[in-house]
Order: sequence, then C-alpha cells, then structure tokens
Amino acid sequence: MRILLLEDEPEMASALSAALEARDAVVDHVSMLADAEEAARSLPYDVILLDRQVPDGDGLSIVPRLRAAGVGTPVIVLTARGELEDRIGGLDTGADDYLVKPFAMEELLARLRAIMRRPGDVRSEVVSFGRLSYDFGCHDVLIDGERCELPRRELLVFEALARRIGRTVPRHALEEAVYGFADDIQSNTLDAHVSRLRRKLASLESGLEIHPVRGIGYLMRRTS
Amino acid sequence: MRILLLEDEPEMASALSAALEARDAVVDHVSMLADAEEAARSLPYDVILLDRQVPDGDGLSIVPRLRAAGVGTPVIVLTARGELEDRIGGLDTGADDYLVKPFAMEELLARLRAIMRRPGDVRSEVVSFGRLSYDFGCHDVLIDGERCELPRRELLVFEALARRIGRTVPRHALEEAVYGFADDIQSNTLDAHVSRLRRKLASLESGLEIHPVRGIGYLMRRTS
DNA sequence: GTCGCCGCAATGTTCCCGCAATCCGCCCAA
DNA sequence: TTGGGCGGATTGCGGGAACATTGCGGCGAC
Repeated sequence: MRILLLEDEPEMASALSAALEARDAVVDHVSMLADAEEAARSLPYDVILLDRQVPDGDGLSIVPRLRAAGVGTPVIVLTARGELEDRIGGLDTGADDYLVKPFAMEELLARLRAIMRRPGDVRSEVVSFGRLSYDFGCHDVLIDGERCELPRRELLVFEALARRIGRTVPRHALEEAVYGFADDIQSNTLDAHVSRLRRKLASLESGLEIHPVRGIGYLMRRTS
Repeated sequence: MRILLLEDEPEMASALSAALEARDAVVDHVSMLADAEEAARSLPYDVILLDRQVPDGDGLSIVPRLRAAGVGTPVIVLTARGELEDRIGGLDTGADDYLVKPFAMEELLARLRAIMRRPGDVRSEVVSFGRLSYDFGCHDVLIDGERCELPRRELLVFEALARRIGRTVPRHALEEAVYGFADDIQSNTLDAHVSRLRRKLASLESGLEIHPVRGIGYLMRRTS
C-alpha cells in the first residue's frame, strides 16, 4: 500500500511512518502543502493522510484541487482541530474520514483497512464532463455554468449514468434508480426517457452521449 | 438515497428517519436483526445504518454474513459502545464507518455524503489477465482500460471461460452459461460464437487465447 | 385552466443470433 | 501413403429480438 503523508511535526511523522511501514506500507512523507499536491498529482497513492496545520496553509485545501484535477485517491484527515464544524467541513471538502488527534494508531489502521476494502476512487460531489457539470448534492445540471432544467425521470436516469460514467449500467439498476423497488414498470418507458435525455444531451452539445449495450443496459461517455 | 436503518429505540429511530427523509432519503426502519438481514439481502440499499444493541443480538453480526452473501452495501455503525476496541472491532468486521452515540446529526449526514461520493455501492468483482480486465458486475471488458464491445452471446462465452481461466470448460457447461437450461440448441452455434470471440481476442492482442479440447470443450489461457 | 411530464403503445431501425454450407486438420485403417 | 471420417473453424445470410422514436391521453402542479 502506497501512502502519502502530509505532516509537519517531525515526531508525529516518524511515529506514523514507522507504524505504517511495520504494516508493509510504503510511506512518502512531505511537510508542505505544495509538495503534497505535486506528489498526489504525479503518483498513484492508495490513500492520502493529511494534517490540517502545516506551515504553508490548511492541508485540507489541496483536496478540492486534486478532485478537480481528477485525482480520486481517498483522503483521511488527521488533525487537532476536532470541533463538530471542523469535522463536517473536512468531510464535505472531500475527505473520506476525519480523525482527531490524539488518536490511537490502531484506530487509524482499522480505518485505513476499512477504506482499502472499498474499490475505486472517490468521486467529488460535483463532476465535470467537458462543458457539462453536475452537482449530485443539489441535482443541478450546468452547461457552461448555465443551469439546465431536466424533468425528474430524465434527471434520475442521468444521475445513475453519471455516477458510473464510462461503465455500463445494467437495465435493472437504472429501473431501480428511476423508480422504486415496489414500482413495477411495464412497456418501454425507461427507453423513452433515455431517448429524450439523449436528444437533449446532443442538442445542448453537452459533450456526452448515451450508448445502448445490447442485452445489458446503457452507458454514458464523453463524445469521442 | 435508500437507507436501511436497524434501531430498536423508537425515539432514536424516528429522529433519524425524520432527519434523513428531510434530505430526500427513503428510510426502511427495522428493529430486529433478522429483519435487517433479510431486507439487506433482498433490496439494494445505498447504505445501512446499524445499531449494535438490538433485542436479538449484536447488529454488527449481520455484516460478515451479508458480505459473504455478496452484499457490498456500505455500513455505518451507530452505537453507544464507543471504546477503542469496539470501534476497531466494528471497522474490522466490515463496517465502513463507526459513530459513537451521542453524535451530531450533521456529522452523520456529512459521513453519509462522504460514503455516497464513492462510485458503486456494491463491490464489483474485477479480474485482470494482463492487458485485459473484466468486470463481472457491469459486464465490461477493458483492454488497457479501454472499453471493448462484445455481443451478448460472445460475452457470455467469455464470462464462462474467464471464470475458469486455465481450466477446461466442458461443452455442456458453456451451453448452459450461454443459453438457459431449457433452451435447446442445435447445430454448431456455440462453436460459431467461440470462433468470433477467439478472433476478437487475437486481433485486440488481449493476451488471451481460446483452445479447443477435443471431445470435451474449450479452455482459455494467457498467450504463451 | 393550462402547461408539462409521465406512462404507454405503435412503428421504424439496427444489429445480433442461429443456422447451415463449406473448409480445415487430425487420426486411423487399408 | 492415401482416402475417408470426424470434430472443429469459419463465414454469409435471413429472421427476429432489442432498441429508438414519436404521438397521444391523462393527471398533477401551479
């Protein structure tokens, strides 16, 4: 496991490094924000551990920049700033977990294991695909920053496809996302919504297109 | 967002439900272990919230059973048992996060958002053979990360062979995988699919090849 | 009332599938 | 050695299944 550690207190840093390396992790330790951001951008770490108080700013500040740059590496914040609003702010800035110092090393290791059990990278609350961006939080579709209204069903289809952009979304998963479990749907209503959504994405020149995957479902990807 | 809530204290349960539903979540509330396990097995929730102390046991105990059954839904534990070893044990049992009561509702919501930023709720099974990888969940074949389209029948053949890579798959097992049990197939249709698949694997330089095993079936292995 | 979304169904379109004809390579026996 | 038989390989084609598109009636929101 490759770990990037941003921590400016030498004692804390060496203690963490030692404990992690004892668990067969490879730790890259940096003390400055800028170094951390550059390392995270250029190397594929499995997880990033961030201290908030570092000499050149708030460690948390690199998270949105990394997410915007497409770096989805999980982030765990380690900090003495443990007030409720700090924790909430940290998580909503894009961190995956938030541990308040002092913490038990065993708990950090357990939380690392929990994060490593999950496959794939984290996705930011707001995703951008070329001219189009989507905010999963407030369900807003923006094209060139302009809000674009979508009917409810089409929005649900879009959201389900956007969550797994570039990968096939099985038909039953789409039906589940658009209707509930109980809701039984007949006919080709789902296809109709997909069709209308597809046309809108095209006419808005959103840079996204929806492809059918015969016998399986649908897939959305950037226009090639 | 669909949430399964296991909580036996009525006050806590209704407070949680109300707060979550105010955020547009759909909450299924159960008070017993057995109900929670059955619901989690049969319905695809986005996240499961578990209380540990419920009348018929420890809420955590269903997590390993769900994981073993292939249910990968994220789990957040909400409990009064907040000792260090409880937290570590909870995380290592398969929980994704662990919140100790009393907690601030806002923090739970933030941790929910953090978990929902992740791409899939279900751990999809992905296998890699050199340049090629296959995702059994969404049925995507990737070569060097690039999605490669396969017709449904060929995909089913590939899937059956990939499950037993390096070992012979008998003809009847392939037929069963590609068609149902009932479906009766005549002629050499299966061979035709194998042939087309083989050609594609070769022309894509996937690093995989399909060999016939005379009188038995077929076998897929890495190119030697 | 009116506007717009939804579910549904009819119709058009595309592409896959099953089939079969033919070819190839291996093995065996005369 | 050679011809025949057998199991598999390959490929073109017609039918049909899956998907696309669009119009309509209904109902709910405002």
